[in-house]
Amino acid sequence: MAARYLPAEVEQRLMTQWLEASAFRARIDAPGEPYSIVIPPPNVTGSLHMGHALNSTIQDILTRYNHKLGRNTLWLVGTDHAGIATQNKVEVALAAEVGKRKEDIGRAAFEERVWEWRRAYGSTIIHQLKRLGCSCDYERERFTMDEAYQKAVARVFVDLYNKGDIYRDVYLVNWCTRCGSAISDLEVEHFERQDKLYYVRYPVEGEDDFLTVATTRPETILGDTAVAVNPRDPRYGKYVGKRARVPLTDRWVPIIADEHVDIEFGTGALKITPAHDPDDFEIGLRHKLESISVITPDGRMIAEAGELAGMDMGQARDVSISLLEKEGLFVKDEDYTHKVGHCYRCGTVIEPLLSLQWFMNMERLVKPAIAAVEDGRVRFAPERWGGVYLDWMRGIRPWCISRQLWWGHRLPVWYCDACGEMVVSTVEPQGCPGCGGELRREEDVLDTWFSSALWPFATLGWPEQTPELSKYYPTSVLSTARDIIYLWVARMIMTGLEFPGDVPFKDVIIHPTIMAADGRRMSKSLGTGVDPLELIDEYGADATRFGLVYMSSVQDVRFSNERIEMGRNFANKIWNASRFVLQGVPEGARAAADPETAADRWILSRLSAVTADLIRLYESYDFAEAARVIYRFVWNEFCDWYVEMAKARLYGQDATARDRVAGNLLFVLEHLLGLLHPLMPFVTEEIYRHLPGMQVEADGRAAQEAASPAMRPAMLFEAPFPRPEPAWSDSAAEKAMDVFATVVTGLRSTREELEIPRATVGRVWLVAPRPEAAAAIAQQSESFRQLCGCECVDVVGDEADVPAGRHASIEVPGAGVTALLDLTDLVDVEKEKSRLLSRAAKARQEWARSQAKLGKESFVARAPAEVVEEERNRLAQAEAALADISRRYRERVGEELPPA
RNA sequence: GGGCGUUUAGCUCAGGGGGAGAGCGCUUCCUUGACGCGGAAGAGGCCAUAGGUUCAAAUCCUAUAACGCCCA
Repeated sequence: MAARYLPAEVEQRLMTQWLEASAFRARIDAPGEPYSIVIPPPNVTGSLHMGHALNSTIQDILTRYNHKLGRNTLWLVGTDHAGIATQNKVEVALAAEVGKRKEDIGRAAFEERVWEWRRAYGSTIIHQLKRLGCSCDYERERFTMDEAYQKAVARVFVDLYNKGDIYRDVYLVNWCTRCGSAISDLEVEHFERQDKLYYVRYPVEGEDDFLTVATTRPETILGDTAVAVNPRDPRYGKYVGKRARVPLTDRWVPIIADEHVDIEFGTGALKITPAHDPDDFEIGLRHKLESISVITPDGRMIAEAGELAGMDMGQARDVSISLLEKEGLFVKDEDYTHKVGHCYRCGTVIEPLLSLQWFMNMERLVKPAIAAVEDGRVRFAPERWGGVYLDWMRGIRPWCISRQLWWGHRLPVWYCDACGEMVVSTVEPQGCPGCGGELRREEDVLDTWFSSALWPFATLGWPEQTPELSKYYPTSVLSTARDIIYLWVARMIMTGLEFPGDVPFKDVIIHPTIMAADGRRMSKSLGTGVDPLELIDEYGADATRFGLVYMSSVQDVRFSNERIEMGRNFANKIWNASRFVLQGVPEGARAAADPETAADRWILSRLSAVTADLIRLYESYDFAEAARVIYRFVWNEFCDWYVEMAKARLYGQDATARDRVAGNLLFVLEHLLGLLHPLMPFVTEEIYRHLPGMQVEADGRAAQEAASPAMRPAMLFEAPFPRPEPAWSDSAAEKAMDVFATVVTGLRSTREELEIPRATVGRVWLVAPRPEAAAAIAQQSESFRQLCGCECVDVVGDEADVPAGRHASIEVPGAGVTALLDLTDLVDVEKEKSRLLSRAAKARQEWARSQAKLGKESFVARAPAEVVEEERNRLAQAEAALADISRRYRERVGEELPPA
């Protein structure tokens, strides 16, 4: 074994072996209660980012943990066809390679190119998951454009159409002029923008008066079909019911009253353009206003727009203002900051446009999906996200599901141009059922999220009643990012309940968002992103996983390299502790829990407690705390104390003691490898292969030793998760170790303070009225000597029995043990004087605090008895310590301890 | 505008009614037979502010402020 853990070689080799052994393949007939997770399918064009890395680590922890518990696990992996993103990629490639647009080669040829692209590049992210150590069932990889998946999508569409939930209508939609497609409300991102608010006068009919409105979009004036004021606005009541003239035109439109108008905003009067603004559209519906579209789908003014015809929005705005000025109707503009919608895929400003699209009315489907969360069939972790989900679901709006793209699930809809018939069917109809004429298939495809909504069951074979579906549906857990609760989680719950007829998963884990070091979202353009693959290269996959999980506590966490470094150091620590154990134990030693000393009983007691803690923490999805618990145990208990104490016996003369401690060391090591495996699969699996009883073949493959009594599986991945053992629980041993460690630490500290040379072996007497309190030290005297460089000379019941001389004392509060370090000829008086003074100050401070507390009548009367008792003990200890210190001061310094 | 989260050591963060914790950084020391990606000993904090509840508040409540995220 190398002196350092070297992840690069180990990780690649182990992943290859896991995969060659089909270790991660779900075995449908295997015993064990089913446990299944479907991966949130990453975008097929994507590569692993920090969110994937954390999320995949969480899912891998759960999969490995549950697999080791003996459950029948499936972690289903795959990718999402990502309509717009993939189409964009291929369009760019097409332009670069042959200088053509997709329209030049036609739809069929374009689709074929997308499939080629997918075959060539679509598995990048799946390979990256392997680098991270993910135990997905790669043999069951799914894609949302798989043939079977397409059938499921068509079936859902037709069914919802027949039930009346899906319909076609002209409606105001979010239009991306660059993508040339509608997108849903959830795909619009709002960013703040510095703009102007323009004040424009509208002449009022029959009066020599104007109504001044404020607008950010003067270029849409040509589409105005009303002016609106608030009915409670005293300024404008007199105008309601009259008409106003739309500037730049000779059209007269009604002045209406609508509650929606904000009296405080601008002048309190709004121009209403139903064809180009969502709020105006609603007002238009309420007041049965006409809608006039003045913008084309490519984001220009329509041909009928007079001087503005064909202009883009920026130009049209400037020209409108100058025209208004000419007409004398422009009042002023002022700076205005507001939020503007942008396409989440390409960042183009969204243009609300009237358009004939397919919609899904969510009202019927939403009710059971709300109930499922309300009654706990689906639970969110942390719980508060359930509230976020419910709020959104209760205010849900129709969903625009059609996209004007060439890549995706084409709607199963056919039109007859001859008679106007429309056919919605899962199978391609042969001719128009009405007139027998030729049919034309709908050009549009479905929103990618429409197909993703079916992921938990379509991937398992639905609508066929496959064995996978009946075994693994509903899935156990879904882990994802919070910004996807609406886009995806909510829709999966709705379709799951509607189609397979059950919730798609029982628990939803919403993991934290990993922010950049500046506390904001990682941003490619700002260069604040961090690539997890670079972290894996630099620190190793285990370190990356450990660091990410360790830092993931609240809803936003700042990324910090230090945590990953911590993971690397931890992996190295485990590696080296294992190296020590494996190289240090005698030939033929085997793991065995066979406690001999207090240290043995203590480490087993702690091991059992930590095991119980980890089970609880893994089960409750508190992975950050699990990482902390195992880190502290391995480093601060096992390595710092148990391994150090074991050295005395391991290198000692007593062969029996040596064998016993070796057995215990191996036992604890193997046990903790199992505990840690879900978090750090590579380093633990690699160490496992070096355990005695394992043979590592020339190619690095582990084989079980034929005669191994332990009958271990060949892989740690297959080994059962450790169980707590109540019989090991030993509070006396824990207390004894506490005394041992406190005395050792106290002696080290005192030696440092007094600058006692390292080579000097200190002589220590233990004063313990109850000898068993000091037994652990006396019985492990060799460890004691090695750890603090002091010899335990004697244990006495009374300080009077200690030979007279100069001593430094180390008290263990509450344990009834005082260690006296012989200082004869070792120290100068001045150093000891200042040491005693600082200890006296500390004791006095303690005493004063307790005294103040106990002096309060209300505390003694109202605090719980044990709290008061504890405080009295503290006071007594402080008094005793102070008395002790002043006596020693008198003896050694030859003066009275100065008062405080 | 609404919701959520955060504010604790120089930095990044745990903790969550009864004597402040970690990692990194800092100081001093250590080629002790697993590990310098290590070991030992230290220094370092009015737990954002203001009120309240309580015998007791970093912790619970209410406001305020700053920062961030989400939704409209």
